[in-house]
Amino acid sequence: MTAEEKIKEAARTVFHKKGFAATRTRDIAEEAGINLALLNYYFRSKKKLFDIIMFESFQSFFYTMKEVFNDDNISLEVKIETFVARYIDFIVEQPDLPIFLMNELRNNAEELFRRMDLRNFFQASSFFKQYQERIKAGHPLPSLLHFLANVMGLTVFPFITKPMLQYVGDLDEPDFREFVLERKKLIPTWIKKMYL
Amino acid sequence: MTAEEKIKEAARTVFHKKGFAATRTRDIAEEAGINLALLNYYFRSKKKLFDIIMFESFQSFFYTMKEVFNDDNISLEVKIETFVARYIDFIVEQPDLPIFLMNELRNNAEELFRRMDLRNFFQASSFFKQYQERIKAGHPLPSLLHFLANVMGLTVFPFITKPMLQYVGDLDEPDFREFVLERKKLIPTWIKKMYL
DNA sequence: GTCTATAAAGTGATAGAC
DNA sequence: GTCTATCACTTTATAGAC
Repeated sequence: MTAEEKIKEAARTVFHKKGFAATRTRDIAEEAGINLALLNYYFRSKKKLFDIIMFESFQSFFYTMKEVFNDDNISLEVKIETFVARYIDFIVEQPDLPIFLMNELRNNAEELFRRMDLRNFFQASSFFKQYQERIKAGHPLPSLLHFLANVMGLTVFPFITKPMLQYVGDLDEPDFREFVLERKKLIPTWIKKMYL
Repeated sequence: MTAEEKIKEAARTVFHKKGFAATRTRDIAEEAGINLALLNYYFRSKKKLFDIIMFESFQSFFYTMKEVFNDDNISLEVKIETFVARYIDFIVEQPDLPIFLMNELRNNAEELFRRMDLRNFFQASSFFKQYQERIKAGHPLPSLLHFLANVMGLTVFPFITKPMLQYVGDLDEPDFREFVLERKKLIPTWIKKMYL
């Protein structure tokens, strides 16, 4: 593993955990086990390094969605099931990611969305087409935006309020893990019932 | 309005918008229109001022929940309706609050929860008792924690992903406001259907 | 490429005059 | 209580030796 890779890896860890402002370049150098000067040698500045991490993190967060939502071979129901299950698995492995993104998107949002062509992706997706067809066929579905907010809210929100849920429910780490994994099966059934 | 009040008000605004680490005491002084030295004169340190804001913000976030969940005169259904409607109105007025709290709770969570006696509040609430009775009566409700995560997720999550929803749906500020206000009626109907 | 030393700027906090 | 001036320290970033 080269010094450059070590720095990026460490930057991801520390930025995800503490956010941009609370992270010191020294924290990253220490986490990476490299000399502080190398950070600027490879990445010029804290901000440039952060922008790389931010873009890649956001991209990874939407990678699953892109893949599932654009698979023409599966129905709307299976899309939701697959999306929820894969998302929960993904966030279990990267628990700091949702809060990091929600938080840092306060500053970086629009440029990043444009760069990833987010609006066009949704409107051109297999998911979008299937959804429109259902509505035309007379299904009482809510607007796509409500639907998206609901699926993502049910899936992601427990990770964002993890400290609160853990405290209220008196859950240790394995308990919490079990709690969110249960939701892989529960959320799709809830979604179906919501729109009967 | 005294200088002390001006500082607190300004601190709330700036901390909510940028978080603890990204906020400079000079930002607060400027927002308050007071001299920088007065901040330390009244509040000793940035951290002490922050702790006050954090506690009050968290308290205000749960004030509505406490009030509604402990009202013995209303049914479970009306509790949910009231809670959702009042919460959405509350956050519309304080749009920076959810992300601020979720973000800063990464550091301050457990002490704050203990201080507010959060676990005991839930377990002693009218809401909790009604929920347990329903389960005993044979209703197929999920565990209370799933239920809480669902209601709060559906209610709060759209505010946390506001930038993304606005971009994807091409919504300006009034559009977004309308979008979340619609949910005051939609969420209770969804919740009911989920647990039929 | 990697290190040490240090410049340059930012930031929290206080002393002391009024 | 409120101000100006400034200290003490942190933090990003770079110069220059190896």
